[in-house]
Amino acid sequence: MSPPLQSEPTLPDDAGHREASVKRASKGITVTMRDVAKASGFSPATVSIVLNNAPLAQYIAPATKKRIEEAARKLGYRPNAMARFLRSKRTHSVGVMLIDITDPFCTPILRGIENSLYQASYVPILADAHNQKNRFERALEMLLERHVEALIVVANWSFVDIHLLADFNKRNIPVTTIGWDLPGDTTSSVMVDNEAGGRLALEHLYKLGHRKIAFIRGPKMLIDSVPRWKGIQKFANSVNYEIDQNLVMQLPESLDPNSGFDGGFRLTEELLQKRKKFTALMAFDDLTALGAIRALTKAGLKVPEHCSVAGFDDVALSAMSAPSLTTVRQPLETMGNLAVNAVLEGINASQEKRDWTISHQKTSPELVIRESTRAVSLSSSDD
Amino acid sequence: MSPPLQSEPTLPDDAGHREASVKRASKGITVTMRDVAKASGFSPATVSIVLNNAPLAQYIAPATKKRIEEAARKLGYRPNAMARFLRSKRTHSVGVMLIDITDPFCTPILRGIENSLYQASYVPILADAHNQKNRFERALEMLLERHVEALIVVANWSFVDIHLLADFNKRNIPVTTIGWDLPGDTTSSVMVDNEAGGRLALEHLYKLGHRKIAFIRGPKMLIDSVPRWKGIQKFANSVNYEIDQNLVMQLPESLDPNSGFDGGFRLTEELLQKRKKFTALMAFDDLTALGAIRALTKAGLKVPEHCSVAGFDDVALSAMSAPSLTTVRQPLETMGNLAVNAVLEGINASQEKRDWTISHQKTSPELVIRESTRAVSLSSSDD
DNA sequence: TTGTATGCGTTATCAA
DNA sequence: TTGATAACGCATACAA
Repeated sequence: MSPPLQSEPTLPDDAGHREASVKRASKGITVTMRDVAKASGFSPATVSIVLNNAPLAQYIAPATKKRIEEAARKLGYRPNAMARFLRSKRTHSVGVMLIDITDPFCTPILRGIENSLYQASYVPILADAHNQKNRFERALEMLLERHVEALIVVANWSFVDIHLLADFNKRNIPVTTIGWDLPGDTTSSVMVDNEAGGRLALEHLYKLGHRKIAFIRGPKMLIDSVPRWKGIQKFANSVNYEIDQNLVMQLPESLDPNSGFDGGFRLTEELLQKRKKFTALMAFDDLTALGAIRALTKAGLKVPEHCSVAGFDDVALSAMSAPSLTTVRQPLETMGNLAVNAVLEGINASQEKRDWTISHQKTSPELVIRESTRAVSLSSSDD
Repeated sequence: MSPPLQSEPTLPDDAGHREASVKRASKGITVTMRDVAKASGFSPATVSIVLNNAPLAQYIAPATKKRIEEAARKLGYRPNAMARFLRSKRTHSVGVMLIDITDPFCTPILRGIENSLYQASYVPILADAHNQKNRFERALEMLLERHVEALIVVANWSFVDIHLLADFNKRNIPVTTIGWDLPGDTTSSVMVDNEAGGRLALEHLYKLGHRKIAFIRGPKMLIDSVPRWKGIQKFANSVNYEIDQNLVMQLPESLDPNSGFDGGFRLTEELLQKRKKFTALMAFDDLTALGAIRALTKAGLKVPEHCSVAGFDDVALSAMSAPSLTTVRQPLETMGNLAVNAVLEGINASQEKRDWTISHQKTSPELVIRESTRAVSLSSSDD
């Protein structure tokens, strides 16, 4: 361990770039099973049985076990996952493909995935498709070469067609999608119940007394858009509320997961210019809502005093924006967990040469009421 | 934390949980190099040489190459990364350890890492330590078993002592840290120049004419806190500005990366209660700034009209909050790239049995001026 | 210019 | 209760 060398000749203290040469250690000593065998005086086979606690281990004399385990510990033996794979065909790894890691929606999902995987002693191999099909394909290729035991694909739009995943199906590698799904019953999926979410949001505004509600729908491309809108319509019908089509806008198609902010801003500005009256605005998602709030504020309207705004997703910033955002929460971390469960079930089944069932799960969204919405009676509604 | 998946029995149509049985495909046909050899009529050795474009490939007849490549393509041959490792000792994988993936600061870094790794045909194996030492250790263990060729550790505080990384050093596995560094010159690191950043922020406020500036310092635990403050002090000295100690606060220690928001909120409220006068507030980071803005707004003070607020980091939400936040940007994605470069250099050196140099790089922060700051002349400064 | 043989570290099947 | 031995898929030294 070299002492903290401050070898900075003439640079103004800790600015810039420091370097130091490193002498290579005396060749990484990889201790193998054979070493343990030799050290303990038993054969590699026995060592393997003991260290893996294989079925046959019950027949091994306790004293033997102890000696082997001790030798392993003392030598710092660590099994070699690759060699192990070559025999067992198990890599204990799962491919996690993010269509765009930039989407704030990914992070909590990723935590959920990593966590469940970790519990099961699996390791996630990460890939980010950057919204590009060719990157997606090449990344799939890499995952296949590494023999991941399963694949989880996180996206909120589907640019992927089934036959890209054909290799996985052919090899019996379970695939689960989060946030979207594939037509047909070839892969499992986990999604929020968007319809219920849309309903929840509108119901909230409606119960607050709002009757002039503007809507910013999601781009058609996004798989969430349609069911959310359907939920809205269904609720509207159920209470005989007529949606004013003049107050309905739609975000443009875009691949940038953060473009909702700009979109919400622009559409809201346009709406304001048309001098339409509305006391509430329901945005496709949180970023859109934030953009809308921005436009409202810029126009001198206060949220929620002059206009209530509701979002969807409950991304991290929603709680921290001013005003904090009323929104519909997707249980993202849980969705990550569920996807891992699905995939693990597939792995186990495949292992035991059973058929398994693919599932399409919908998680329940949850209304989170914060500052950006309030009852219409307090609003300067009908001006 | 994996809730049992309840298969809601009698739910109307596409609500809940759909299932379908999957018949296992006819055993995943793994096509190996031998298959290609047989199909092409050459030996496995020749196939290996051709497909890897090994040095000896220059002596292989073009016709042979063509036949082999064609056979490989036709059979859909895909090299087996594990088997390959066993010979070559190269896994083409890098461990990426996040101390807490929940920190918004991680995501752009992760993108940078993934991207650079992808370019180099490496694959990231992800681990999230959840701020827990034991998880960190076990995750390291898993990475070691998988023989990652390098390790990148992302954190903004150092709970890790060197000897945890001893195994990596012993084995000549290069390690690079992002956002923190280890004492001694055993591992490379990439960090923003926090001192320059602190200076940048204060300089901005000072040039806007602010002379009563409140500060929220970071918790001592966070490695960024000290140099940022040092930068502030240095600039203050350089212009003979005296920092009013009554306006200096400090965030409490906390492991939650999102606790800055609450901390900023509370500290600002306390400050306001003391009825201290200040025209600007410089927060430790963006979340803290957002919390401060929240407190200010709640007290009826407008930002930036009554008080300018500056943050640090430029996390995604800074551009979207209202008002948008003036802040000091860390080039996070670039930092991810740099870390990969550092680590790749180490790998190559190690491969060629050379010594290599470890480096401590500092990236330049950048002032991003948005809405939350303005010249003091416009503020209701000296009331 | 191409083929043969060997071994990487494990595990599984047999035999002892 | 334990030990030989073979094989997983690939890459290389050496032979041809």
